[in-house]
Amino acid sequence: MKQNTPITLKFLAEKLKMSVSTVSKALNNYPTINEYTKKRVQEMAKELRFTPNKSAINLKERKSRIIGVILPNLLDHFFTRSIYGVEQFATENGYNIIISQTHDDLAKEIQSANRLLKSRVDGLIVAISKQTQNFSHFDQFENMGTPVVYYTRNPSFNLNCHKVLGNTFQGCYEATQFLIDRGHQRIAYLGGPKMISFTHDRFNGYINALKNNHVSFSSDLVAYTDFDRDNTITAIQSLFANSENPPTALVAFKEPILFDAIKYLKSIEHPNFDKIECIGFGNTSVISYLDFPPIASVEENPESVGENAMRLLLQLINDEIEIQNYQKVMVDCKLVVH
Amino acid sequence: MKQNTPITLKFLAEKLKMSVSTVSKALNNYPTINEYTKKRVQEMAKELRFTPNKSAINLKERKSRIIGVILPNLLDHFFTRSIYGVEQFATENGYNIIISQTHDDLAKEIQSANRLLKSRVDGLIVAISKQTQNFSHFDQFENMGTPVVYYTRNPSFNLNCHKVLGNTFQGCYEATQFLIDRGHQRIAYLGGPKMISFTHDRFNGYINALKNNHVSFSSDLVAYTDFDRDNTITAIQSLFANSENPPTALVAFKEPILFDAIKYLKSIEHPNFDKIECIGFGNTSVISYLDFPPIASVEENPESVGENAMRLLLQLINDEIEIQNYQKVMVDCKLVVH
DNA sequence: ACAGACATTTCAAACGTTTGAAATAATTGA
DNA sequence: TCAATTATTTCAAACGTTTGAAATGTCTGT
Repeated sequence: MKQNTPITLKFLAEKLKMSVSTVSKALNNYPTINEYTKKRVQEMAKELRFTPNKSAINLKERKSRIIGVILPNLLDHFFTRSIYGVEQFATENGYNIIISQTHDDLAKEIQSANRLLKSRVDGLIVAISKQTQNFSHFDQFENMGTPVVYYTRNPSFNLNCHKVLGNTFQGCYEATQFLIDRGHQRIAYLGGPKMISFTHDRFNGYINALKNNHVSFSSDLVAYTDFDRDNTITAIQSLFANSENPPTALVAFKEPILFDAIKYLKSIEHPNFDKIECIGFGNTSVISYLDFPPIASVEENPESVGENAMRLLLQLINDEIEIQNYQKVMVDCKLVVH
Repeated sequence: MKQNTPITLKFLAEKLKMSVSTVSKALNNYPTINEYTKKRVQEMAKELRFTPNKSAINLKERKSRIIGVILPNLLDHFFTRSIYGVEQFATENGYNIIISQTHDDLAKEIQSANRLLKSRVDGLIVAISKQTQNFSHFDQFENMGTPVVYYTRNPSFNLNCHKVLGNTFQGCYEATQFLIDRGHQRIAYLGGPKMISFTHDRFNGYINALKNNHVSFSSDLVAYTDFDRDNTITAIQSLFANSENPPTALVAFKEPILFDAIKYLKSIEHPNFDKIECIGFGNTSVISYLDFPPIASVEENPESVGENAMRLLLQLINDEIEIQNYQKVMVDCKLVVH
């Protein structure tokens, strides 16, 4: 890379025949610097397109002004949208973000953590991999005084940590309530992998809505899938096994699962297929291309989750919140009727 | 943020009662350092979890080891997948990446460029916004000797620049050839916005395939849309206006457009609807949820595009390629039959 | 015992900023 | 006119590394 003479404070100082500190202070608008001097310096800086060297400033300030974000992947729109919130809030506050994908692989997560540790990020935002049960690779950060905020994925094995999570209980409650209000009495719940805490939180939202509305519940209305398509079909089969009294509505853990389910129900030409009303979590744009779109979606507001994670992290970085004063922030979901 | 005494070379040196430079050289495995000393230093460094301060190194080396990536958004799977290639190759080579989204807004693009300039990235990878026709906000980088590689979106107004592009001509040629081989003689082409150079490259691929196979062409087989749904429907209407001799196959600029098109054709109950064979660019996962999936997809290999962009950038950074020796790299597409 | 040859360690400057303290210049009042 | 005051500029150290040159230590052969 060609090294044209870099424009530094020293270079400006020589050009203007003054000391480096005067130039520095002039650019930082120190009150002790003469107005005319300031003007001269600032004009010269603009003319030569001076940009202060971040590495030098970071070294001086013992900061990197970089936030690390570790997440499973960017193909899932939830994460991609959450990044939008993080990025927005970070840049507004003078921070850049470095994103690292783990593809739900623990080894990669550890690698990412180590890399970001070396990069000396000022803070870390993490959506843990499905495999993560031990958090020692993140402990190093707190040892160095670098705050870590877990978001989206609940690190339920890790008691003392900062979390920003979607209020998935409330989201599932509202979805169920909506279906009840439309007259359904046989509402099925198709959950995600049982290891994920959200699966149970959503189930609780579902069951609470049923109870509060005195809708009877039976266990054949509930099934789980680990996202795999065949697995989903098995689950759906079990939900609709009772042909006398099949469910008339369905709440599904995630939209892709729901789409698989709908497709299957259609393929077997389930009698009341077009009467079944479905709701899934996600609110993805795919919906508009489907022949039988769900009646509503639970919008999880990922941008807001990301923004809240970044906001909390910033408060920790700025010592506005004690690092040991562990916070839990919940972001409400919103039911979107199509 | 709590500042525990930071572990620096100086700190290690004091602990070991030797000079800072010995410690530094021991850690960097200098041949002039005694083996036993090296071992002592390295053990102590490991024990105290010493990690060298990147800012200091960057300052010394006049590098940031950060690559800036400017792109329209991360909701489009093409970009998200391309990031995977960039990230992979960057981290393998000791670089971090900072991603900045422009949302196809020129003002945001300029803002991003300025921010990354201040961050003193070592190189820039850019997919320009739809609005970008002037490239002066990127000139600053080359003025500083920082290489810029344009990828995915062809900056056709910018003659002297490095580019990595998908071979969209070849992709469209193969798609058309495939349909011809299946016996189609009336193949329609639904293009994207006319301002985008890819629209024309793909058209050329289409028309060349027709010509080389002596398939007759008529202009009512071609229409354009700007991605807007209503616009797409208008385009489709014009393509299928000739009810005597309608197209039997369709090549579409992008899958979302194609999905809108299919949905529309189905809704009007086009007579031979289920016979029409379609191909779109993208190969998105949505396909599996559709009732009438396209027969094939043009896989654009975004990961490879990203990796190639990063590879080229690295060669420029390392002076393996002269910065004025402008490169153009084409990445082939692959037809995926479903 | 000592010059010469190596082996090993340390010095010191540099990267580009920031900032309190010290130095200098300009202005005021008596 | 000259000390006192205020305005302005400069000095110098620090942030944590790297690295060529200089210094020190150790060993060899005569």
